[in-house]
Amino acid sequence: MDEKYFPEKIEEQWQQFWAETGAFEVESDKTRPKFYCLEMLPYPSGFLHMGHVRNYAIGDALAWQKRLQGYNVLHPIGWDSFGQPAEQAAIKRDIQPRDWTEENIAHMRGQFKRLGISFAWRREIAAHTPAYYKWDQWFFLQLLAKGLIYRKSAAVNWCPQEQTVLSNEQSSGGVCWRCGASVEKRDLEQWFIRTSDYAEQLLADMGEIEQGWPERVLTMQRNWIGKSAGAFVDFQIKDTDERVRVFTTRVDTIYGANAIVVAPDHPLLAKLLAESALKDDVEQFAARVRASRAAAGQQPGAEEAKEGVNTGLFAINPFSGEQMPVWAANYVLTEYGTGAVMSVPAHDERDFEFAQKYSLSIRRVIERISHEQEKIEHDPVNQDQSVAMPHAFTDYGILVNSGDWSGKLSADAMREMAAHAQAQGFGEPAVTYRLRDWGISRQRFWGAPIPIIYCASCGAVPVPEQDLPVLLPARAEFTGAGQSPLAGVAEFVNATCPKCHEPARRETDTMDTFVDSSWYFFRYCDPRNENAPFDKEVGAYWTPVDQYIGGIEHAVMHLLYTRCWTKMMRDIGLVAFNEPIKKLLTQGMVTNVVGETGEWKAMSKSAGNGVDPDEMIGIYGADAVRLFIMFAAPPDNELRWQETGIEGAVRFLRRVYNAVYRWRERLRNAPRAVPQEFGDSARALRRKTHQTIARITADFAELHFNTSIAALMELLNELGDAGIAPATATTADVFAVREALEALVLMLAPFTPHVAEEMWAGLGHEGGLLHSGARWPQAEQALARKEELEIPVQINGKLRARIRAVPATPEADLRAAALADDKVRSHIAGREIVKVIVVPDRLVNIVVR
RNA sequence: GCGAAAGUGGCGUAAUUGGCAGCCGCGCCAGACUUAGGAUCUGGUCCCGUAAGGGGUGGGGGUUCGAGUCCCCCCUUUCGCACCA
Repeated sequence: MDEKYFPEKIEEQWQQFWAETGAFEVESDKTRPKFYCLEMLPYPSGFLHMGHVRNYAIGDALAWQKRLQGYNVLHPIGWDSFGQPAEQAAIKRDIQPRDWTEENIAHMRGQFKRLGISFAWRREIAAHTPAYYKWDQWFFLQLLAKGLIYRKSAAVNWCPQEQTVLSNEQSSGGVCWRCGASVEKRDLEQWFIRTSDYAEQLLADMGEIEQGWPERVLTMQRNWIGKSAGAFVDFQIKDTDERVRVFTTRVDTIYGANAIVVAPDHPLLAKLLAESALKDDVEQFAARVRASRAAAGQQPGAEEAKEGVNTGLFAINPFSGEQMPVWAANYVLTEYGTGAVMSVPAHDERDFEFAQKYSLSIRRVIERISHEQEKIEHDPVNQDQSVAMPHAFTDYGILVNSGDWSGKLSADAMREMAAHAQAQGFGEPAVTYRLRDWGISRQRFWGAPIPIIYCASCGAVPVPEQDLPVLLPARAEFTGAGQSPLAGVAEFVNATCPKCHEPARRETDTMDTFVDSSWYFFRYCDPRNENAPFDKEVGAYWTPVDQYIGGIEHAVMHLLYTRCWTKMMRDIGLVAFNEPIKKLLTQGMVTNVVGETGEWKAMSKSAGNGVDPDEMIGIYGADAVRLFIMFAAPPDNELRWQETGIEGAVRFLRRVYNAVYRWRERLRNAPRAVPQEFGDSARALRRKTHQTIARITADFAELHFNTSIAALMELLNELGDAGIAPATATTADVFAVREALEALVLMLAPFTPHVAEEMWAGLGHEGGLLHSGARWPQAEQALARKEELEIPVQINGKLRARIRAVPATPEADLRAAALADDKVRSHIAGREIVKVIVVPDRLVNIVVR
């Protein structure tokens, strides 16, 4: 330990020590309790920005604390699994995959090292992307055999910029999740995973994780899954054998239906209008709607005016036998429900708007009733049936004008009418979801190739397991022609059918990289396994993940996929639980002002408001940067980057370091036995020490790192205020000081591991924090307890005095002491005491009149 | 429009969950040591007031002995969803 604090020197020295001693390698001892901590992969584009630093600093703090608490900690890094190998980067075109050049990877390794993040380095994962692809492909085959993967032709989301298909989740809001381009629809034959089969479980199992996940994320997932209960009803098309199926949540309003409205591209139209004079009208309308959607660029908030066209067809209401026109309209969505609705203008705002525009009839079929009195309320305003009644009284209506169903309560009618439809064979009760199957085919030149061979006579044949992995070719040209770049590589495409051994074509699409990320952290438990994605027992020890940390941006992509994937792994017998992640922390963005605009935006290369962590580390040291980033705000808050604050972190570290340096000679030979007697200031210091330990231990469990650091600062201030000096300290004083300093250093280690190691050595310990028997300090309640309390005394709720009392003073004594206080007496003189409230150890409130 | 969360000093934040509002830090002010200070140390710093005292957690009402915290109405901000039938 030097007289002065030199961060660069200290940090370099301990980083080397950790590397040499393998300090963070994962132990094989499976009898110890485990802690699996993981950060979401950083999407590196060759450099880490402050958002990443925050992400990893949080994870490292937890990992350090758990190590000191005796846990077997897995805190891996293996980012290479997410991207494509470096040589692929060399052929990149205007569309950038991750910048996986050797140079960038080396740079990132350097950044992690300079930050001193305590990963278990999983080089074997990093180096073997092909091995990882093998297991992606293995999963593909397993799920295919289970019927959980299938191929179909469908209108899929297409990013014109990146020339690839995207899943619904990746094109949320109509824009590509990576490049922000507006997506288009294309009809393509693609591979899908049956995520919608798991919709109900994905909802139900939220109960298992709601304690550990932010409510916000669960809400977003719930909305995305979009469960909605109601009924299907089939309407016969007049003079044909065709039926059109609608979905409704309000089957009780069916007698109010005045039309069937279908999406402009509803398949029924093409089928039934072939001969019709109106065919062209409808087709033109459909084309216009498509064009206006594309032009609008899916701008959020841009709700189009309702527009439709009469198809000339008629549908028959299976309940009433009534005929009604069939319209095509732009407000009915192909992708939700059945793409067709029954229009009930009296009880639905959208249908009302539409009916008004095209002068369709409006009929009320629900009367408002008073919920309490259960009787019909005649509301004169709404007697006029041409006035729309918004469908606001979901359960509290009573049916009118509804044939035999009139007089029933809505809630009963909904249930009974759906059952009736089912019994009569023209419908059924139904639950629909917005969540749809996950399309995983991508036309990219990275990601695991889909292990399928197309044979003219045998069809789509899975690649036999022993032939895995199917590897990407070394080079592929990005053609921009809307095909996978792999399609142009003859030696890749040309294959032999595994069944009939005739020449065949290989599938040229690759899997969405979200497939990798759905299970990568399972592989980290057992990265060298050559017989399975991971060993079941090893997986059972390490997973589920105890703490996952990352940004909110994956709330409905990665985090939904990985939950679903885990359920599929359960169903093929790999894991025995439902949920892969026990606790999730969505850390806030690190923002910075963009140029002159005064706008706070996430730091990024493109916005030009990034702060280079390397530069900060160069000026202040990694410890100070990490300490500041953890101290400045709670982890889930947005963190507005203001550099001035770092100085405070440096000052604090210097003060701790100086304190250890000042005391280190005196501590060297001092006895470790607990002295019999302590002076006042030593007792006060010990009290603060143990209070601090208790507080920080609790804060860590809640991830309140900012308050933990504030508490450490308080403890250091207390040490300064205690008035104990090395030259004059008694043996007992020295004991108390050592206790305080050791606690301080140990609890600082999760935030500032380098200087903590240095100070731990300065306190006379050899071998580093993890190998010198260091343990997270234990709070002793008896020592933390105050000897004397200051009890506030209020009069009519206003603070008037304070009295001193020992803890656990009986109520009567507190009351007497309060009433005897001079200040209190002068305030209550001549007034009547109505009541005295005494909260033991807390407060006295005297109510006077 | 619908849904969720949040509004506390000049700033980032804290408050044992209904009990002394503002911990800790930044910034600022004053002082000490200095040839010097963008170093360090000490003290101060919610507002009004010389003081006694009074006011104060977006605004208004309520419950309570007591409200930043609970309830109702409004305002603002952020986030999510957005014709979901």
